[in-house]
Amino acid sequence: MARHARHAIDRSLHPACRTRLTMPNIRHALSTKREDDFAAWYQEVITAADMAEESGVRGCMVIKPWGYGIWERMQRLLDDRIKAAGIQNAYFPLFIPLANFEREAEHVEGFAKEMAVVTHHRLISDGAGRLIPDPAAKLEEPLVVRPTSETIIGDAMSRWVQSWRDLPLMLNQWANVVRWEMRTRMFLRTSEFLWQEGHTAHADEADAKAETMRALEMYRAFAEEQLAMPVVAGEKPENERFPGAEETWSIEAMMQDGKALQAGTSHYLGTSFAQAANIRYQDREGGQALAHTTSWGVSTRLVGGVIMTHGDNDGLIVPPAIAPHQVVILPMLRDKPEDDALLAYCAELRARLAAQSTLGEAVRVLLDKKPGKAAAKRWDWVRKGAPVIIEVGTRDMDNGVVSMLRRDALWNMETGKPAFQSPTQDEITDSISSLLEELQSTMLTKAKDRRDANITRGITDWAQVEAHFADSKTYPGWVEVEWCKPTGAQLEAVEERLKALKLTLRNVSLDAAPADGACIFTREPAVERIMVARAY
RNA sequence: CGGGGAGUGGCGCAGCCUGGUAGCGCAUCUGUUUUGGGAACAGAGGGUCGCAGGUUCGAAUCCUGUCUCCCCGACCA
Repeated sequence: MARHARHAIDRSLHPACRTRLTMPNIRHALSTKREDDFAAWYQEVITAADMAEESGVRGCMVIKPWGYGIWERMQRLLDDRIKAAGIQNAYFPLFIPLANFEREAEHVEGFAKEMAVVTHHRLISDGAGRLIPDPAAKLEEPLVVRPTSETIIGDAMSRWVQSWRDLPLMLNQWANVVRWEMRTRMFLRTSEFLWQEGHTAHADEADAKAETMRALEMYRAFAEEQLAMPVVAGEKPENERFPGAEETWSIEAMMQDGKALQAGTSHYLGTSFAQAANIRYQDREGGQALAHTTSWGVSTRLVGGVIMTHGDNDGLIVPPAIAPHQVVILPMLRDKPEDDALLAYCAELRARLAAQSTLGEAVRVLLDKKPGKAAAKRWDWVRKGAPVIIEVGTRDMDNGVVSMLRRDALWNMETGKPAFQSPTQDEITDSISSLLEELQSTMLTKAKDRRDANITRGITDWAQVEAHFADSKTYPGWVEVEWCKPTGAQLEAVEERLKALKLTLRNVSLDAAPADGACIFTREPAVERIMVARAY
């Protein structure tokens, strides 16, 4: 992890870390400190928490069980929300005929540069021990590995929609997609990634827009309630719109280095995709009408967002709602006869805890019987971010207690040692539900406080923005500014000015106050307030 | 895609300049002693040095190409 020396991070974003400088020497579980080199720290968390690794194929990662388990939890929880909204899961092909992309000019414009294309269907030996695509097996029409599925789902919709009675048609698929990105980062931007994409067709604009907003709100609630990741939900400016969309909405999360991460998007596509795919229906009057469509998605990028929202210098902290194991029990085994009694005690504890429920589900408890010293295994689970770690030795057993650590409050700041608590088995059984719920809400509160403290409002002229972001080595959060929502060349000029400060337009928050001043870029009367930030 | 850096046992690195068929720390395995807070000691196993060519009697080391990763930039849903 020592290949690089990069951004010094503004310490003001890490009050806890600054405090620790005056505290006893703590031997953290990671070698890279979050406040010293955020990019290197991020990578070390992924490795140390055993979440994923490079695959050797450009931009593609192997997601290991702990990382995938977190994604599976996200899938389960979000899938419940999707189904509760009356949307049905389906599955569409990985390969999309090239011609599909030729029907919507603006759409292909946005994706053409980064598509993987299949051109052959057979390999032959070149006679020198290598395999090459068989020239005789060239596809008549190349197939594109889906970067997103609007076009192919639109095809299906055009077949499935005949009458106004068929609408709305609301579908979702869990799938992998491929976008040939120039620069990749594990979880945040990979060539192949896993996601869910919702696609809906509606009879009219109002219904489609309502669905666009429903999906946005679903993501906001999911991010905050289950990922404990506060977000700003709002509309993206024109230049950040999905290719071909009429409106693009996003949830934006603030990472611990103050940069923004677009964590989910919801698009109102108007009738342009319906036009391209010919999604028409016969209305009540017997006439033909174009459907209005939407699409919305979140991806494995959310895992990266959770890391950068909750991780610390000891590794990941997984919010209980998405933790594959919420409680890990580590028996202090000694290869001696009393191990059996200890294991029995731990098994009983596991069963009692697992019989409890929290956050609407049974408590997920792992009894980690892997051979090895409990103290060594403890640090593995600290790095992985299991919310509650319980160690049990024979002395605990004899006293009917356990030794418990809260991952979000790991250290005793006075001694510099892990902050063990010793509840009785009854006490921990009775309190595990509320403990995990408290951990979940504490994590959200902490993240929300940090976000709110790092959004600056009230900046009225450009010089203040420049001063705010003057030091390119720090990320002083986001600023919300008033603007006149320029378009075309005027918007491009705004982008250029922002680019000089490595800034981007994020979104116009649904919660933003109405504009009442002048545009910070043009001095014309402002029409709304937009979030400006450095971004991933 | 442009600029820079890097690929050597599972992880982190040294060796490369000045070619002579690999070494360190952690991890792993075995044994002994320990045992309530990330154990100690001893021994052992594991790598043809990203890949492919080339130069050479001989290549981790020199040359060419290529792939992958990291940083900056461009790009980005």
